[in-house]
Formats: sequence, C-alpha cells, structure tokens
Amino acid sequence: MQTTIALESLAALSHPTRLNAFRLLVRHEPEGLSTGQLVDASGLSQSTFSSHLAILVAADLVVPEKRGRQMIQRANIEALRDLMLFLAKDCCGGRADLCEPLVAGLAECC
Amino acid sequence: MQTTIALESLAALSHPTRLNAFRLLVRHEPEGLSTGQLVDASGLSQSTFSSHLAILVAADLVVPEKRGRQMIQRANIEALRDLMLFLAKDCCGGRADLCEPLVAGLAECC
DNA sequence: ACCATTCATCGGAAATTTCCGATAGAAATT
DNA sequence: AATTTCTATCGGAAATTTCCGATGAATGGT
Repeated sequence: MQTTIALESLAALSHPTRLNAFRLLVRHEPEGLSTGQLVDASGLSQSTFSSHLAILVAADLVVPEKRGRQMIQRANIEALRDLMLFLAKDCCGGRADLCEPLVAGLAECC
Repeated sequence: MQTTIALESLAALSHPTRLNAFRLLVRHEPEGLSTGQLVDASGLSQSTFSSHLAILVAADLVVPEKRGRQMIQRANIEALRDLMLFLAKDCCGGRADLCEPLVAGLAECC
C-alpha cells in the first residue's frame, strides 16, 4: 500500500462522523446500508453527511452501488486490511521482535 | 481502546509529516531519536515540527524522555497495537468471517 | 407527463489546521 | 556568570475542514 493512500485512509477515519459510519457499515456487511439510513444515524444534515461519505468513498473504504433511486453503501474490508498491513509493516519491516505483540493481540482478538 | 483515543491516534497519523516521523521512530526502536534529528528529517521549521510532535505525544504514539539538554523521542508500539486492535475489532466483533482475511494477511506479514 | 424521493453538488460562513519567525526556558559549556 | 545549544510556546497569516441550506439530477410511482 502506498503512503499516499494510507494517509488518505487515516484521514478519512479520523473524523467521528466518518469513523462511526464506517463501523456501522462493517457491522452491516454484506448487505450494506442506504445513504439515507447513514444520514439518519449520523444526526447531521443530508448535505453535510454526503460530503463525509464522499471522503470515505474517495479513500476506497466504502464502495457505493446503485439500487433503484438509492445508493447502497458497503464497507471495503480489504481496504481496512491493507491499512492495517501498512501500519504493521512499520514494525515488521526487519523488526519481527516489535511485531510480536501485534500479532499476539490480534490472534486473541479473532 | 476508547473511540476518542482511536480518533486522536488516527488524526495524529493522518498527516504526512507526522506519519513519517512516527515511522522513522519505529525504525529506530528502541534507541529513539532526538527532536533535533526529527526536525532535520522533516525539512520543516523547528517550531512547526515541534507542534506536530506535540500531537503525536498527546496521542501517546510517541513518548519523550529527557536526556541532557535534548529530548529523546520513542515510538510507542503498544499504542500502535491498540489502534490496530481497535480497527480489527470493527470486523471481529461477532464477525469472525470478516476478520479472517485480516489475520491471514498479518500472519504472512510477520 | 407530473410529482415525490433520494442523493450529489454548489455557495458561503465559521472553525480548525498548518506554517513560520520570534521569544522563552532549561541545561551544558566556557 | 555569560554563552551556546536544544526544544517548547506564542502570535498571527494562509489554507483547509466542517457545516448548513438551496439547488440540481436521476429514478420510481401516480
């Protein structure tokens, strides 16, 4: 994963509205949620949330799909994995000792 | 890990200057680097970098330590692990199927 | 054809972030 | 004690982000 893309992903997730929306979408995999449902959950105006959503989509963390006159949004788990791998490689790059607590924690998580 | 702290960590890492500095510090574990060395690597003014560093420290991703008249900065690997666990739990929370590609990728990383 | 629904985009105000030079404080050196 | 070195903080300018209401485009229903 390129640094530029990692930065865009981190920035996309670093806002409460966007992190909440992303987590909500992960919990609703693989059906997804409509944009309107996400707007309601956000408590913000429709236009404001729409621009937040656009940032998540631009970072490829959320993938939209047309269904009738509404858009179904889905979380991109692969993009999340790529981001985590990017962060992990900061440690693992030649430093397996640093990575050990990382994998240990993740192993017991799943 | 609390959502508030996760957001602060994500925001701290979502700027190129700060992400670079953090990665540099990870690669220099466990000796760390002085603030001055980080300033030089950043190419920014001393004051500008100092405020970036303060954001990393506030997020507990970097831990400073006095040594003589300079400050040695060290990456906090535990904080990185906590952030990754936070992100992973978005998938793993009752959804082991989603987490599978995550752990698989990390296993082959380390 | 017309209207209602759903969502993206525009225009602009307010808040925040980013950057710098200048200043201040703390510690080593002379 | 005076000076140099190292880093944090202040003050302020420029850029970016965040938020909203209004408008526009596309689709489905009447």
